[in-house]
Amino acid sequence: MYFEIEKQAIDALNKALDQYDEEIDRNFRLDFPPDPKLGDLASTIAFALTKKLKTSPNLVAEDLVSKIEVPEIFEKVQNFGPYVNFFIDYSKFSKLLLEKVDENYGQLEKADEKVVLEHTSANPNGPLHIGHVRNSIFGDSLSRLLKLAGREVETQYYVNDMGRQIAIIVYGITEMGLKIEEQEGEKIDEKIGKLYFLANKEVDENETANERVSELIQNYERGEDEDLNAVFEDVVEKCVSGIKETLHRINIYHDDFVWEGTFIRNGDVDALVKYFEKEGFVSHEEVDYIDLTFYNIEKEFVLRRSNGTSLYSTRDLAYHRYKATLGDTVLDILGSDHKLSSKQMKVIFEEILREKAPEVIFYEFITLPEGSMSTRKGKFVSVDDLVDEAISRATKEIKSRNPDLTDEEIAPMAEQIGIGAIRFFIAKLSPEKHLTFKWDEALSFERGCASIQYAHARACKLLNKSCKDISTLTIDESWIPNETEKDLVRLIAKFPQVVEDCANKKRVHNITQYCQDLAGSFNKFYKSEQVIGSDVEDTRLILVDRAKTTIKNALDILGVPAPEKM
RNA sequence: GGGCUUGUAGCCUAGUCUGGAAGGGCGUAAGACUCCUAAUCUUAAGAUCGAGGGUUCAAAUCCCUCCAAGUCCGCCA
Repeated sequence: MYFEIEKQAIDALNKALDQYDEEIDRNFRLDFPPDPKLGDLASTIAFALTKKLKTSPNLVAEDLVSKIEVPEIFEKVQNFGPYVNFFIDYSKFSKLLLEKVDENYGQLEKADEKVVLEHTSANPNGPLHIGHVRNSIFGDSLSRLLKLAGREVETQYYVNDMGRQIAIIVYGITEMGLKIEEQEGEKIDEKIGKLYFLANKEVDENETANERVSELIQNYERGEDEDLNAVFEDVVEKCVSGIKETLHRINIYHDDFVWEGTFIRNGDVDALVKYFEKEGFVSHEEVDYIDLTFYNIEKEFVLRRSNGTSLYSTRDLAYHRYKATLGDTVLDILGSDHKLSSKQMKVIFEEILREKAPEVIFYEFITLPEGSMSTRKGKFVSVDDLVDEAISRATKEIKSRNPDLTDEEIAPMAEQIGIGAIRFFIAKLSPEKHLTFKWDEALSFERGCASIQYAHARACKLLNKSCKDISTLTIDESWIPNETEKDLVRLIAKFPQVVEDCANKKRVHNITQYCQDLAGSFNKFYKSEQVIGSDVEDTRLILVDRAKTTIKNALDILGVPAPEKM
């Protein structure tokens, strides 16, 4: 709705500007004033005009206001010092808005763009931990956001089946006689993590074990030993299945899982290296590498180990070329430790292959108060533990608030609230901030996600209680919204704008702020206005229904469930 | 040593791209359920936007210098 309104305001401003004999840059947009008392849309155009007219900005703004023909949807235009502010006529605007909001509210027009979004892609050498989950939650939320903003999105998980880590696990199985099923842990990925930890210790301390791992890598890459292939594939398959289970618990589903081995087996990696060779980009010392110092990158890009096996980075190049064939934009979510290698990839794509480089969004790490996490050292908090703890805390919380509920009634609610708390907590921070994980901060139920879910549940309860079919109700013609109603209408109206803004910036944390503002506004309305039994009951029920829909759609971007009861 | 990121009330944080009226939340203090669920709401106090300089009518935002924290600089991924 704001799109149309803003356009009308800009048109009116432009018409007023036409009356001056000055050249002004007409490519401007409007802002939201800091306080609703100052209006709904604001322009700073008076500053630009002041420069030409050589008077004070306040006088220019005043003069400008007198020249503006106020469009019908606005009540008035007024200047506050140098700012020219538009006030929406809420008795007209609210009706238009509320009639427009349906279950697809926020869905923007189809954009002609397909995004291939890779996220999570954690090594299948153990369970997902809370360091990885920032990637997953950000990636999944972004994919939901982009879809809502009209893009087509395909999400991929890149499965590292050829890495040294997996070879170490295989060493543990084939040479140390360890069995996955006999390890500690409830889930298969947890057991594999334990096995990895044990095997890794052996490899660290024992030089021949280390050499044996290198041989395993060579043999698997050659791919001729079918028994060995089966062991590798079994480990990876099992670990990925455990990881998937965890992801599903927090509402994350990938469209595709692509194994990196694919690009060895289908010859893409070989072809790529041959191409670099043919074009004269490869230097030879003990290893084959590409010298990037010309592009201001000191670190060389190694193509193959001295024993001839490929490296992650080379296989990754092949993978990214494949992804480029699937869509218009290739987008990766990566930890900031990948910054240098991403820069290398960018240069190789743009300068050597002459192809469009993938777009990358980086995030900083989550560390524990006692230091950074490590699957290798077995030092981490797993996502499964996090989810379990969140659900258990939510259960306790629900019990204390609703002592009458049975365990069967509590369980689904606890899950929705626990998972919401986790996803919201991770999503609300901008990705470039470091985060030290603390249980109490991550799983707080007051003023966090739960209060937003609570607003949704309240709305549901209210609508149920009215026993009316909302779709048959109409807005009262004489209704003039009061301040709390206006505020709620304003926030509902902002939603599509928020979606567009966040999608363009590819940032999801502003959605959490919006959810909080919207829920806050609804709670305020709920507190101060009687709905059932008021003389504008039907109108208010419609408002409640639209607020409910908007909260639900906004939470859905974050993958946070919207409970009907809590 | 070099590169990148971060620094905004006691604490966490938005805003930095695109300069224009410092926004949330926690915590603190005071208050609100005989009335659709108090996981709520109201009010208050709390910020020389890391430091210094520059550009500008205007700087948290742009430029320069410095300080602090994190991170990368593997034939790991």
